[in-house]
Amino acid sequence: MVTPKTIPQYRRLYEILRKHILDGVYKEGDLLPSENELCQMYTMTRPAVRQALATLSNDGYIRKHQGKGSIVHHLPKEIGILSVSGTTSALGDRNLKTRIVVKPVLMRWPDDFMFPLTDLEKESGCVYMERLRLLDDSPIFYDISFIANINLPRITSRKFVNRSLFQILRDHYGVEIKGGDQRIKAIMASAKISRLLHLKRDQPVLHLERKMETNKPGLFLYSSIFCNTEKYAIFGRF
Amino acid sequence: MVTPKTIPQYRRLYEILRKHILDGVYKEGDLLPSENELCQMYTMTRPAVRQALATLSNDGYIRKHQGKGSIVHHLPKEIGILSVSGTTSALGDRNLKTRIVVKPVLMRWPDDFMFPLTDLEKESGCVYMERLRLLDDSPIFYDISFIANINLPRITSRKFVNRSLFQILRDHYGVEIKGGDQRIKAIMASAKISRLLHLKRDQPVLHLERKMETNKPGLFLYSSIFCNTEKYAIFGRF
DNA sequence: TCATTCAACTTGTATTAACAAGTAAAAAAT
DNA sequence: ATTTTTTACTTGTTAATACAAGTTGAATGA
Repeated sequence: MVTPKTIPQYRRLYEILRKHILDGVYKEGDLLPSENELCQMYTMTRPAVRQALATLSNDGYIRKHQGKGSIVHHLPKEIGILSVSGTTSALGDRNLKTRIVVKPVLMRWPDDFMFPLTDLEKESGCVYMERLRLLDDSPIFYDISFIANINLPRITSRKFVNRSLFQILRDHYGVEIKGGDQRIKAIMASAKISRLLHLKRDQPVLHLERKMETNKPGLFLYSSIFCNTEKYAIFGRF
Repeated sequence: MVTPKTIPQYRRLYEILRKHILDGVYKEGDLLPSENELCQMYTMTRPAVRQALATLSNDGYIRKHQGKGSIVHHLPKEIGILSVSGTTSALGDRNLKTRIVVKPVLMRWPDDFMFPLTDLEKESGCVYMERLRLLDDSPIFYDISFIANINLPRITSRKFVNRSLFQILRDHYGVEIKGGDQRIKAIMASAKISRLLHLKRDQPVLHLERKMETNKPGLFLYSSIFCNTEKYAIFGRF
């Protein structure tokens, strides 16, 4: 278990405001308290408040308007670090499940891996797993993950049910996702993917290849994700 | 013509460093000058330098490492505000063309528009246009754009060849894109799209629906974009 | 009544300062 | 020679302050 360090003030305010927005204390379209008010409320200086608001703005939770204030933006639902938005109905929070298709195993990296690897990564081998993500009991994401086996003792024996991979990495190994790159394509589903995602014949799927950076230098997470976007679309901000 | 205002210092440094990175003065993996060095070089204070670097980091041009410095990240090619990465070869700068399929016309909004519209937008009508984006002489993007006809005099009579829509909006109307939302799906190409993008039979395409916010309150740009992702993938950072 | 001006907000930009924390290489000790 | 410690860097966080610029609504004028 990794002991959490002292978190900076702006981060603390960020988490508070984010939680309030997600909990509906501040609703879409609402005006947040002004920067000066937040300074007083949480006894911090304006640069700290501004950094919290800037991060919220960057993550798409609010939009700032000079002379006006910070307005709460509508918010997408997040699964892992993917956002989805239903094209028909709004989607609740509880109908989200994860099913392990292949439990974490140690293996060599595939020969033609989707991203270039460092020598350290290559010789360390990788932890491999396959998961299926279900929304409303229909499979939406098929996620193949690769992690270099660097400083992750006993990871293959951990229980992944009802806990996200990211959460386990954070809680037990102190690994935080800091960002990453992704490539997106539209492809025809293979037989295996059609079966797993319960697709009709000749249905296209979204294919995401992601490389995620962590706070541990040299440690990356890789994912190859196949999405059924018939009912739900991938949602993004920029 | 809109007169440009005085640009802030951090923005100026951002543009300089960004250009240097794009021009190859600083190459991928290079360490940028330290914050204090940049302060001296451009005679500004550290907060200004830090804001420039933070923006660069946010846009994915650099990655910052505490105790180490700012390292130049690899960079994707940008088309409009879409990034692409070739799956086979690196792609040059010159083989990028835009063809107007439907010249800008004024019309009513479609009845079942992809995003909800305000009353002001509805009664203003919209400027509609269709464009085809070619990479290496093969059509990659088919872009259908909608703009509310608010304070955009004579826009339908402007020449759009060799100039991006965003550039015209910025230069003549002072409109800047500040961010936006997008939905991404994988769909089967319709007959029209197959023809325009020179697709083989039963080939899937990426469909993006975007709503872009501008610096003018109430003015949004909407795009429905169809991408052939066989040779090039959409590239993203997060 | 209507339009204009003004005052009281808001966020944006800039300066200066100090210390904390992470990194890497030189220096010292074993 | 190897390991450990120190030192000199780097970026990260916090503080206090001032003025610029955009927004809004009240006060003022015609």
